[in-house]
Amino acid sequence: MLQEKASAVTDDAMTRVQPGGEAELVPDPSRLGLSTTSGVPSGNEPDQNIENIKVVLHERELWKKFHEAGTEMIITKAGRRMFPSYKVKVTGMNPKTKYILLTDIVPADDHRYKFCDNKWMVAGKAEPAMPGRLYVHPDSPATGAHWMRQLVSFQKLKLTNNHLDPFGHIILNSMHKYQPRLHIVKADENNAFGSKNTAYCTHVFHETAFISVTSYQNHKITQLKIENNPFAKGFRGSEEGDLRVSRLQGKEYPVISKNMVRQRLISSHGHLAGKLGAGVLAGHPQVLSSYQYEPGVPLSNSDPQDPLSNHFPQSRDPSLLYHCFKHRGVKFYFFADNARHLELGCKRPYLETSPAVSEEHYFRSPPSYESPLLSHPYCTEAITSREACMYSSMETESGSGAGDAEDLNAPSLNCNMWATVQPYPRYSVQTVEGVPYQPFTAHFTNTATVTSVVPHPSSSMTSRPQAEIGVYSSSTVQRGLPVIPPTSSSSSSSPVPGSRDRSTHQPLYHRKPGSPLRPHRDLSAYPAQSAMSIRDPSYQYQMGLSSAGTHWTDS
DNA sequence: TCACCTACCACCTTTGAAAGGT
DNA sequence: AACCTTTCAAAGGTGGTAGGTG
Repeated sequence: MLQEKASAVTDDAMTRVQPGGEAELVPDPSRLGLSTTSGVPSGNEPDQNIENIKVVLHERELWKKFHEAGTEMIITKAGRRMFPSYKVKVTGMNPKTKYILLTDIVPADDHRYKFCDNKWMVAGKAEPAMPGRLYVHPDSPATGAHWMRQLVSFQKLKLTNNHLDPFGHIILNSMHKYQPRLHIVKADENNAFGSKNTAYCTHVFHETAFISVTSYQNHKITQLKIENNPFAKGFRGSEEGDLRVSRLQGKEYPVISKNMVRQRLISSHGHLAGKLGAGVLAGHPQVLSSYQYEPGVPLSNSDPQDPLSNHFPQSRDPSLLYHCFKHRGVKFYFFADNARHLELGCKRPYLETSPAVSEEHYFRSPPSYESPLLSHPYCTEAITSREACMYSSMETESGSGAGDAEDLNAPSLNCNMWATVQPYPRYSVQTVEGVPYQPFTAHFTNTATVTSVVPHPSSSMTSRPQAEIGVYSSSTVQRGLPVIPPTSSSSSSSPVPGSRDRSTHQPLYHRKPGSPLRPHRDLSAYPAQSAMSIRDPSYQYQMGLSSAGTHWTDS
């Protein structure tokens, strides 16, 4: 559902559209597995091609403010919303075509951080990636007209550090850096992924990168949250606020005024910025490789000025990675419309599966955890019509066992259950080319059942500076590029020193309900997205079509 | 000892049903 | 009867904090 209601949000969003705010091509064509028999997105109308879709981050300026300070997102066991919330304005869709919008959050690198001396510093190697989950927009699937009518908000997406989370929240590790991504999938006439012409694109807004924490580390971030989040109004400045602060601290006197804090923070921020700019967070060549194994995108943009960007090399304007592609061999099963009326009860406690096969075999076993909980799928009837389930799957193009029909008949999953859904054979996805895919479980807020898969990132893609493009959209890209090579086990990310690589992420984890969390891979074993230097403008924006034979690239 | 996590708190916004008016 | 507006209580989202954990 579009969180933004009539409230002139649409207009507002439109006014916010700006070249720099559009998504950047993501050199990761193999994140979502979508089967397709043709190399070209289906569609009879010219503007129906998914590459024509443009996405602009809403409240980009606010995001930038946070980004400059080093965005932090609280994660709790019960789940915490993101703030700023992830909202986008989409344009360029075919008004009549149905699309599915979903997001996921992938590790930005393979480091663990600590906030020391008022700045974020690498504190070691990242912990195994959490189970990958997708948050499918509640309105999905919906027509392009619907999506373009107003802002598309993912504000109800919640983050948790509970590895056994049964609510479908996105699971993250504390003190790690992450990058949210937006995926737009074109649903076929039956609203089901899996159609041979399904295409999708991925958008990444680097300013939305953040470090997950269980309690705020940077006071500036705390202040920004308080000042901008309506729910934190109670902590806002003013003398009253100061009094509240003191009250909260059990003191009879103001501890410190917000203004004072603000000034102090400003000064400290300057210091921090300087430090960061100096490379406090930078200089982590692993950036490239780190992206390799994450089910995400090659988060590679970094701005030396940005605390978080130090790991997200971005040499250009607040870019966004925009990545469109079609992938063959992978299917997204989406039965939203058809499933809206279906009960989401626990018809299926969990999907049995062989972790070894689905994860290790299909997904190159990214490092992860075996969640004991997964073996005890949470099930509840308390699901709203707005909530649905989405879970990943893989399927060989040959239809390995699970036919579409069968999938279509598969019982819908309770949104509270999907989280525990494990790659079940029938829903599993396989790549025709043998490219490992990274399936995701998703939080599908619609009463729908979705099976998603995320293929390994293709290795080759071309890109170019947004600056040159002005407005980044797939339309600016040409097809016919890189064929996603089976990155599989190959490349160990060998980041290009000093480069702002946009290596693609390797799908890391695939959770199945009922399967315990367990390491899937050796982080170091993840293929690096070639040696492309992100610094090279030509690699700034990559996108493409997978093996389907159609690849998009800048012209 | 320390870094990190959890549960709880008071305050606030959001939401949606109920009541009332047109 | 249908629709719109207003009211209000419940639900849920905040950051702060004390205490717990490893």
